[in-house]
Amino acid sequence: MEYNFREIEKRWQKIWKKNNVYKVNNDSPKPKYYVLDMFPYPSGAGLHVGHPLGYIASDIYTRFKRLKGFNVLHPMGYDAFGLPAEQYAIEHGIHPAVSTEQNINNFRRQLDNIGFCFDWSREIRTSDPKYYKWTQWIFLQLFDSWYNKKSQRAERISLLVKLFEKQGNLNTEYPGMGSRDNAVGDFSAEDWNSFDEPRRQEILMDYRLAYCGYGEVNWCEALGTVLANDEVINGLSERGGYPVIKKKLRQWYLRITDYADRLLEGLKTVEYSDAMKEMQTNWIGKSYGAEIDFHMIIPDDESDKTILRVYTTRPDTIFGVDFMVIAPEHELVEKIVTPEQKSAVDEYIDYVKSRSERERIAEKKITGCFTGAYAENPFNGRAIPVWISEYVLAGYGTGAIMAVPCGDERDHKFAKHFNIPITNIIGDYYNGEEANPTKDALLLNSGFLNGMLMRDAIEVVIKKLVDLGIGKKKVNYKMRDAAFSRQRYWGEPFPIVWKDGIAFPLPEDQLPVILPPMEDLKPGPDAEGPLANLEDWKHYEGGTREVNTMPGYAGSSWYFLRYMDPHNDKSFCDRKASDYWGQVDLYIGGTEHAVGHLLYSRMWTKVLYDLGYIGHDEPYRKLVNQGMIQGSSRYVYRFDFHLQEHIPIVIDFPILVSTNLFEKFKNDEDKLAQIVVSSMVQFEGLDIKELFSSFGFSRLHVDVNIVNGVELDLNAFRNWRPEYSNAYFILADGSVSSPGSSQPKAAYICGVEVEKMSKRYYNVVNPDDIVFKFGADTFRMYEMFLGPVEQSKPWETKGIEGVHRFIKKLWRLFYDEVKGKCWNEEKPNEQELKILHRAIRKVEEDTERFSFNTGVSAFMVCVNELTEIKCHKREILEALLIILTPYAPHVCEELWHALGNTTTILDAAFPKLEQKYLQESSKVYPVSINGKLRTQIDISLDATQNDVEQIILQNEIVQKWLEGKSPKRLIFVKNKMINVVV
RNA sequence: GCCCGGAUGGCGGAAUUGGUAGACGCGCCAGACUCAAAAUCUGGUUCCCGCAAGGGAGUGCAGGUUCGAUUCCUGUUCCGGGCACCA
Repeated sequence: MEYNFREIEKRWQKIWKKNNVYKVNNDSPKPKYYVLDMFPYPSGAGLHVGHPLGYIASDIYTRFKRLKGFNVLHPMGYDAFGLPAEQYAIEHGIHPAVSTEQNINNFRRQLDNIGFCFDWSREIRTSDPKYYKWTQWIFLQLFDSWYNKKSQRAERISLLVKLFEKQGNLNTEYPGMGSRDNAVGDFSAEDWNSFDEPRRQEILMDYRLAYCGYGEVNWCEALGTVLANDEVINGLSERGGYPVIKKKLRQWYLRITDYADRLLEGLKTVEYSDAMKEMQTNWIGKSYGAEIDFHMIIPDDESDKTILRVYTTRPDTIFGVDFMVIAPEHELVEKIVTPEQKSAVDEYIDYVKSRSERERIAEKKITGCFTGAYAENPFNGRAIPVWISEYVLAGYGTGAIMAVPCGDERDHKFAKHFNIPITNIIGDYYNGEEANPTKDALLLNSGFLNGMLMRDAIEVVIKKLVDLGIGKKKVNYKMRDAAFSRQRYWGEPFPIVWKDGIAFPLPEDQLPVILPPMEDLKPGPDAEGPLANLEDWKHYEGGTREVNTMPGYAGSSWYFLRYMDPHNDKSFCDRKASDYWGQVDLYIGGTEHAVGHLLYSRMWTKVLYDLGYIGHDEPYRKLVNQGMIQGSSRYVYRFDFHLQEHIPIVIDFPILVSTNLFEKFKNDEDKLAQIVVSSMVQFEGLDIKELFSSFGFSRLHVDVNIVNGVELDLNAFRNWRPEYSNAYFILADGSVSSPGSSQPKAAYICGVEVEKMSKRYYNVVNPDDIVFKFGADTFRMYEMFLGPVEQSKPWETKGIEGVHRFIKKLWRLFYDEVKGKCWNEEKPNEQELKILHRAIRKVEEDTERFSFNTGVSAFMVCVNELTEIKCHKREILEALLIILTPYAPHVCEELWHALGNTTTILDAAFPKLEQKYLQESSKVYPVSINGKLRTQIDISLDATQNDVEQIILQNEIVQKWLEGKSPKRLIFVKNKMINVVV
């Protein structure tokens, strides 16, 4: 009987579906385990072989955990709102709802092909009103909350109002109530009670975790919307690569900055990779320093108390301050600039305004302008010139710095460029050429700090500043509040109605605010979204609805909770359900969400925890980042001649050079129009790229699907590119394949390059094709076999044969080609058990530690060995199937039932298997001599600890030891002694 | 520029706490079956010398620690990723 994977896989997929084999319940005596994949955005391109990598890993782990007796939640859904669908709609006239539905269906079909064990009864789509009702609801909770810095958690706005009524915002008991940096001032209870409603609402808005405010936003003209910081890369939009400019707009924000500390603290409690933790840490960008007030020296007016406040992480260098720099946008500029410098400063500000974000980042020029003003160093009275420069950012710290050229590279370059004298406060640590940011120097020229170690001086200076009332400790963050509104259609509408400039939340019973149907998605007036065009919808109960929509990350910030209780229409997730499932135990996805989705969802989780809706404040206990599968592109190389007749010619490159065919063809003007060459082989040490540029070759992507390994299918190529149908191909051996000729003897070797897998490189491999050709089990195992899950690697279809052969080999342990069934009921012998035990133990370890590639190898070894000794014993084979089933579920299920089992293999008693086999297989005794030796020796199954000791004692070296030449340590590997330490 | 991570055969990659480097697969070579091919199976395959037995070298490069280093330390080169005027 042959291994008919197509029939087997389809059949079992159907049975699993029919019997709800993968449905998961919220109550079970088993321990719970939650495995989650980052749900996909259903793009129109469908899945390529790279996408399922993480899903396969999580699927294997899910099945493995289930075998081990866990109740495992493993759901899937779609991140269905977002920009691309809307862009697509504008370009092709297909409504986002329609294209999204189509794309989802296609995704689902592709996913089903691979045999995943998702519990589809829990599927969610963020664009489903039943789902986004709760996204809107959570938004309202954020809107109705503020961050209490005293209790370090979110509290209700109603509590804040009570506090304001009683004590205003000045109460030191509640430091978090103090005035916000950029808006409301301080007020007393009396003040508060005298404020009118709009004023009160304005103040409250400044405390809400989801708030509306004016701010500089990343505006992308081409996309017609605002983008969050993590959606902008080098001044260009992440999606589409369009220019992004800063623009002041009224926007919704999430006050994620208030959670900065807890987001940092939380990282200590979770298992993310170091790289991931670092990315988040850097993004949050916490720095410890001090704010220092410098008095401005205004020559004409001795009484002037104008203060320049700077932020620095190095207050210890205060005697090394040679100039001040403030941001060109800084409000003080106008006030302090001297009449003589006024025109120069204005000119400079105009120049800065003319520069786009992108230009500024691309070319870091040293620019700046002296304001004519001076500030006074509080410790030695020195007059310090105040400059403006674009290298100081208005949005960070106080928008002003004290520049210490000997200790900061940027300040140093600035000082050199503008010939500002440099004070050296670190002696030999400063060489006059380069700044030295050390903290280990002893301070010089530093007044009362002289002789002090810099790192110690920091605290001393701060204390002095506090005593003098001109400075204090200050912590700063790079992270900004997250822009939360988009001027777009295809997203969640805000449950907000504006009346007289006040935002009113809609009551819960009016949720969801359904996204109204719309045909023409053109932007509304005044940079508002398409919804602004819907007059009827917009006007609502005497006010106007918020017409922006929420960003793509809104729905994905809490979806892991909805899976726990997906059909609940009373609550976003019943507390019982979230208490049962708790944290996601294992979250798998790419690194691209490091500072977007992952941070936002962590924040939302913390808020929901603070408000008492869930019982944990970190969503993901462990995070694994799967690598990207890149495409392996194939090229042919082409050379163009300008001749009368245009007959393309394709040449194998090394032959071209080595036989001077090039010269020959070049002069053969009757025949040639184009030459296309191939191969990446080096010639005479010259890199192929140099050769090409010197000859004027160009290269052309070839569809990887018409290339076998690196050999081009010439006829397929001619069909694929009709303009080459008349091409002459010059092959690896120098022979020419002309248009009519049928069977070329030599191959045409393509060039190879690893690139992103993408349609435009013709290197996309569709999992459907692979599954059709080799089956889902082979596909799954091969993806794992490619290498560590975390690692990026190019896809090579070639190697899949090996894995396919393995499964066929496994099949032959059960079925003989001629005789059919060939398993028997004989008792396994020691050798057979040993082979099995090794495999079980290895695979178990490997699966547990996510090393699926070595796990697959262990199966291969096991099957090879069983084949070699012709072991067809049922007891062995059955055990093997159980541990293999997470990797290759279809074929295992088939064979499992063939052996006469009636339950599905996932419900088979793995713990029993464990008991029966693993304990025996763990008879590998650690050997310890003088308590030092850690190596293990692998002795036969029946051996006891005593036997092991006997073996050691019989060893010649040990004999010598007993004779008195006592070695310190004996080193064994397997049964062989390999080293003696005397 | 700063911060992480990596470098092992022709290729993808093994080697779990320092202990026989190269598991497993691809590719390649040889053989079996076949009129032949494909498929399948068997054997070989780090490099160098040697018919062989055998010998020598070997985990980017240069050192160090150790009885012993792919693994630990120092320096260095290259590659990948992240951040990028954050004071």
